[in-house]
Amino acid sequence: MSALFALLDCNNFYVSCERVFNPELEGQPVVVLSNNDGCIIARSNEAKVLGLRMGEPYFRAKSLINRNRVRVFSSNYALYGDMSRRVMEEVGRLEPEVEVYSIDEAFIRLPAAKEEVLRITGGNIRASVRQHTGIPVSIGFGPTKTLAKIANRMAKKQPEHGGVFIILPESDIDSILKGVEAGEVWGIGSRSSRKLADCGIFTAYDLSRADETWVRKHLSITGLRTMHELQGISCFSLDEVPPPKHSIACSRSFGVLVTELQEMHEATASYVSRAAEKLRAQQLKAGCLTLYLTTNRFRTDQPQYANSRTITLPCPTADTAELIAQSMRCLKELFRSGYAYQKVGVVLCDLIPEHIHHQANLFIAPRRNRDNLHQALDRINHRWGRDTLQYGSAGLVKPWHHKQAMKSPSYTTNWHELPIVQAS
DNA sequence: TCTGGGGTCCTAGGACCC
DNA sequence: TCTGGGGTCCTAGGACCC
Repeated sequence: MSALFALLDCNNFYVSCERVFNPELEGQPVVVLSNNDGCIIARSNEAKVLGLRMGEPYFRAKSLINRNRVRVFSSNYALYGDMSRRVMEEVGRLEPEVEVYSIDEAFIRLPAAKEEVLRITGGNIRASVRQHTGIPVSIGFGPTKTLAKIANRMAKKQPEHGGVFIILPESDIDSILKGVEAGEVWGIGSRSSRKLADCGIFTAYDLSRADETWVRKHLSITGLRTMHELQGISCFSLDEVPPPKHSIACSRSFGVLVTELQEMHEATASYVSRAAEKLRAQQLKAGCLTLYLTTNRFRTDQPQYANSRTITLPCPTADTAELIAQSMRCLKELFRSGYAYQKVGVVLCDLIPEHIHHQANLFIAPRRNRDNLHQALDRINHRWGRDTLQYGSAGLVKPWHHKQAMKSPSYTTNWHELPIVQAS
């Protein structure tokens, strides 16, 4: 018998994380904002009903939010990341073959089984994750990842199924696909769905029956794979071990527009430090560095400028000081005065494992080894909180720092922010 | 006034080589 | 007036995901 996939997806994940430690929020409309309190990126069901849209700018939704007393939170990635780890740990305890697909989703591979058995399996996973983490999840089963995704949508959209929806090879897949818009299919984004609509392909069913040559030509090989997956032919396998990263990035929009080079310096050094920290956490070194900056594209009343610069590093490195120095060279070339900048970002690429010996550079004297310094730095910041120790160039006051006006405590990752329970 | 961040993959086209 | 062909590698841009 062929294998089967399940997709487990946390319901309104960021909102659910907030609710675990703040039960008052149950039944209330709740939204979570993106970095810099910019857009709505998570909504409780009550908030969805009010008409608050995903990705909507906060300032535009504000009146609707205030009128309906919607509870608003800045994003708290320390909390969500830790809750995600707990959910995935629990799933891993229950099922042997798991791929952590995103912060709130996991694919599971299971041997084929009867519907009744799968319903029990799904119910057990849901109950167990809920009990051990407090997070509600939905589970969709399907013969391929794409169909499991669709099953998951059904589980969420149709509460009568109790959070579990099952598609089997013998199910009436066609009639299910007829009820799914092409643009809702995993891998079909807005551009492709527009292209499909132009050719009379509106539903997942239409796509599953489309002309292969046309799909290959206009939607590339990935679109063709999606089409096959809808037909029940599995093209995407389970990746239990995450593939090594090709790049590591860090960027933030500023809380206020920045015009001074000095402040750009600080922000750049800050983000480079963060990227280097991520690099070391994954035991990698970077061979090249890209710095980019941009003005606020929505402020059409102001002069616009965006640019980037990529440099190959003399030697692959994870040394913060070295990376800051190189990024400053880029910034010097990129920065033009007279603009109000909204964002600066750094991308580290050409990543290699740190233990690989690289070709030494004949023309550059070997640097003093600062590995121990960075090990100590990382340990201290891990123990006592981010930026307990930082390079001076990252600045202390940070007037450009992004907004986070409504952040909940980091209940599970900071000793000073533990939840307090009072008996009465 | 206020509009996120971090990733991946695919393709076309140009540069370059023999 | 005529001006190859085939292959590889790199990059920018597009599209997608959560």
